[in-house]
Amino acid sequence: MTTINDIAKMANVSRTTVSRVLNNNGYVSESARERVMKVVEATGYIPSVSAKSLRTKRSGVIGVILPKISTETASRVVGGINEVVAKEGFQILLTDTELNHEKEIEYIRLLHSRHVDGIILLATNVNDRLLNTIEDANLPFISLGQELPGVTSIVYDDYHASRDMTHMIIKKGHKKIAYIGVGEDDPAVGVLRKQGFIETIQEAGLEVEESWIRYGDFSIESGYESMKQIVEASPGNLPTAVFVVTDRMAVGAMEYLKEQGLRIPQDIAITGIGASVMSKYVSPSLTTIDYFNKEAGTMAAELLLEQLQDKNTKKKFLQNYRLIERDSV
Amino acid sequence: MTTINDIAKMANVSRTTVSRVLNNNGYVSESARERVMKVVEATGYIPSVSAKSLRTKRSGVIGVILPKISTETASRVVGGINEVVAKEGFQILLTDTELNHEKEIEYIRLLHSRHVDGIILLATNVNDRLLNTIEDANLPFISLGQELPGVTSIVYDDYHASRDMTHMIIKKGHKKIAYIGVGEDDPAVGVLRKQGFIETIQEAGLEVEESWIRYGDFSIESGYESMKQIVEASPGNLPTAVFVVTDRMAVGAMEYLKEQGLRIPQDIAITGIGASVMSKYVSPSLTTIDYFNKEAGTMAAELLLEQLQDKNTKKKFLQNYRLIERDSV
DNA sequence: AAAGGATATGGAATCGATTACACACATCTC
DNA sequence: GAGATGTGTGTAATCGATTCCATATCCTTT
Repeated sequence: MTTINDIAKMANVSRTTVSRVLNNNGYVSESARERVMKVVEATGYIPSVSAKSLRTKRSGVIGVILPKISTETASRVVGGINEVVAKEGFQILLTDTELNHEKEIEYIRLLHSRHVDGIILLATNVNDRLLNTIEDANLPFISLGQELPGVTSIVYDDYHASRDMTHMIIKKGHKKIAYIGVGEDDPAVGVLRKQGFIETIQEAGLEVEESWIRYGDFSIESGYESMKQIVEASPGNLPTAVFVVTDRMAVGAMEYLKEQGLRIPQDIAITGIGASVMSKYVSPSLTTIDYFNKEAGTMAAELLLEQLQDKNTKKKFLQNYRLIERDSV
Repeated sequence: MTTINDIAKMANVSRTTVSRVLNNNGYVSESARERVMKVVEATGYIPSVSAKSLRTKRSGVIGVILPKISTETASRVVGGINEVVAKEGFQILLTDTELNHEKEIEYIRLLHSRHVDGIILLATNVNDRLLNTIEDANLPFISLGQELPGVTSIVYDDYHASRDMTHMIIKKGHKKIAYIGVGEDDPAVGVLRKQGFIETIQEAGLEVEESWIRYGDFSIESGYESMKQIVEASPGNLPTAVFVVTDRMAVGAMEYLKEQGLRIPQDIAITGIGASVMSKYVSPSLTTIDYFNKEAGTMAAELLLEQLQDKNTKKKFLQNYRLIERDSV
């Protein structure tokens, strides 16, 4: 490995001067600058980031904590983040909690010790230890997808999105509407989406049948299972529409209905949330809500970069959404 | 930030001893160990990775270079990699070349300067400067998806997969088969898959109509466009099957056919490659080839970890595949 | 012509860890 | 009981950069 000392010797200057040239910083004569640059190019020298970061406390790395790495949402968000930060010369250090809440905390501390310049967390829950850890890290920090008090948060408008969707279903004349959701330890997907659904239903004077409320785990299979349970629980009295909180589970539910020879949407209508690529190409195409994940990612990155300059933009941002009406309702 | 010196003072030992305790290395008395651990836990101290990595030349980070971050293939592979390396306490530093060949080289050097312990490259092309850069970096290195001479490579068996698929199409009685591919600067997807297709066709004594060979850019839309061009080029004499080199483009092609009222597979059969989630849920479900991307990722990670210990496993590994026959043929 | 500022350069401290080496003491071996 | 060996601890060098401070020219300005 060639170091700054090698470069200095070869260019016949002190390493101070080399550093000045490379960082464009302080007075350097034109001749010295040229000599240094020539040597740098000839050797392909790149400064050691560890040394630099040890000295400056900045690393040019943004930590990103994901609940699950290989999902469409995650990859869109990361794509958006990367687009912004790469332009500024930052890299992304990825960590995956595998939906383990404890690991969110662990990774924040780990990323901190790695001197990352900032952290973007795709949170799935909120608790005091998490908040304390964030506080301790004292780093530019963005939460995406959940609102964390005292932390700049970008949240999807789950409540209103759910309301709009439910409203649309009701307007189409449906009165018997089932629900497939996820566990309520997820404040956004589990609680807010359900709340939007339930409240809209009740405001319309409709009942929510207990056996028509099921919970999955985000997987396609769990959507299939939940749908099966709903159908089997009510022979002769099926719902005419199903509100599903994610596209994947909705696709699973559709599979089951198709297998049973039930027509979508004539016999049972179905809706998802998330605007997965797939939603457009299943048949019938799935009515869903686009949360603009990639844009949320770019926004998170931009806010983080802002915080890197002055640390005073603690706010909550509501990401907007779009109801995509297709053929499944 | 608390440092090793703070811990040393608080535990009433030298920082050497603290280091020994933390790295489990050298002689330390039980009483000293306990005192140090108590202070470490109380303060939540984590050693500075920059300092450590400056000294040891290892960072606990694996660099991953992707052609495009937000694709299903990429996210599966990264998921597989992460699963393996996370267990060993490594993190992933992600970079995205946006299909820019020059950036592959740039990022290898950048990752090197960051003292990553190894690199996994999802290469899209092969050239001498790339090989030289890899040589210079002198790091544990895995190429995934393309064979790089002198570098441990995991490659999908594109040639035989294509042959199998083409064979299957022919066996179903098709004689007029169109092809939708990608540019030939991609040795794997562009060249090998095409070669497998063409050679199998010719061995079967069939002709390959010039106007039935089209190229897209991996996007769904380009599949749609290519299909459109093929259909419009041959009014009254359509192919009866289309071999498409990726699922996404195949889905685009299907969209066009469906729009035109052409039935799949009765009027025109269609195949993809990649086993995207979507392929299973479009209608008709798409016949495709599963390359086990996630497993390729875990394998890449395992080979990298092996190389981290002894650097002598330069080999080529052929990832196996599985033809999934569904309803589109 | 002296003072002050701008330009150019280098010496040396510093960041926070690891580790070679030295030293002290206890125990064991012949 | 002398030397070898094992255990425990600390001092100081080191990794490769940045940056404060000192020093030396060279120009202006009054």
